[in-house]
Amino acid sequence: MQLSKSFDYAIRSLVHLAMLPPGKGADLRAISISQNVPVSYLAKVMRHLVRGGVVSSTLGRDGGYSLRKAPDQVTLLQVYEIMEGELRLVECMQSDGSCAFFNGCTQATVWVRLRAAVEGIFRETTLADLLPKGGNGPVQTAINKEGGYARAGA
Amino acid sequence: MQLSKSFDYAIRSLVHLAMLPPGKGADLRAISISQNVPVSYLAKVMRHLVRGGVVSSTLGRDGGYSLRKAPDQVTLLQVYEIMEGELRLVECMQSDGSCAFFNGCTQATVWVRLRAAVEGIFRETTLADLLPKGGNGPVQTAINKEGGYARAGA
DNA sequence: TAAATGTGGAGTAGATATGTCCACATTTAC
DNA sequence: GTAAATGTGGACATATCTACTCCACATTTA
Repeated sequence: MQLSKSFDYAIRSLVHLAMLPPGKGADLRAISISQNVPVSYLAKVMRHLVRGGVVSSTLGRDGGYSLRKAPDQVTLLQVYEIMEGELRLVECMQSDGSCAFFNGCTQATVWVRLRAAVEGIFRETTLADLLPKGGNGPVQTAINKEGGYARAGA
Repeated sequence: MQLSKSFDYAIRSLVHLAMLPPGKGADLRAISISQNVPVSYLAKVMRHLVRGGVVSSTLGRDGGYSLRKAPDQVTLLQVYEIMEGELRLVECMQSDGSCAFFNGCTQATVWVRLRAAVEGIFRETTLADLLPKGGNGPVQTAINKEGGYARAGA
């Protein structure tokens, strides 16, 4: 029961974009460096986010990505569903009837409670909640593999 | 973000044992049939539960498994930890410092909330909560692959 | 002593997650 | 107009995990 790196990368990237001055964007390489994610893999993640409608991309020189919505209009549930599809905690809770058990399945109530709890948190949490406190400070930094600091947009 | 079948199988098997008359047990084959789980795989699951201390096993003819605790003394959290180890939702929340980010990781608060919610539900829910209502009724049944009914202990 | 059980661990097939690569279309700077 | 900088699309590769199988063996009881 673990969240995927893709989902984690997606959120980090979106937060990165949300911290930029309004109207500004960032390109793949900048996001990749600041979030310590392989460029080629991040490209795939960003494509999901573009298709999912939360990010817009511009081609060509000086192109890149920017948020299409205000940070408080993007919930983690949206991001989850873009990256992973419908939130489902057990295979047998699918609608395709793959569960061999009767309505009397005793576990169902727990799975439902669990799903509701997770979905609730995802639905309540927006990118705005993930922005570092204290206003638009400097872009979040990560320690790169050499032990130094990587700056976004370097 | 999905729970494993092992966990699901473990719970079903424990509930099966919990529904038997006190002092009675069930053998692999009986559990396997009633829960529609491959015997050889279930054997592995049960070994986990035995080592985890929630189930006792007896060898030899007429051997089998039985619960070591009252159903309301076995929480889903215990079962989860026996089957899957420590509850962790993201790799980077490990204690081994594999996360490359500073304390300022903005997502950490969400992961903590999420973990707390899941853990809370698992901790509050015991096998007793999963027993079918209406007392010790007949053992839970499943539809087997032939479309008929499988009875526990058949 | 034979049959019925659980034990232990190696092995396997398939799925999924993660990551790489390259040819290509688009845009902008010069 | 051309070259460089970007994102796009998809095939490919790799690693890890899940679910499951199999078999030799120890133990117990009829």
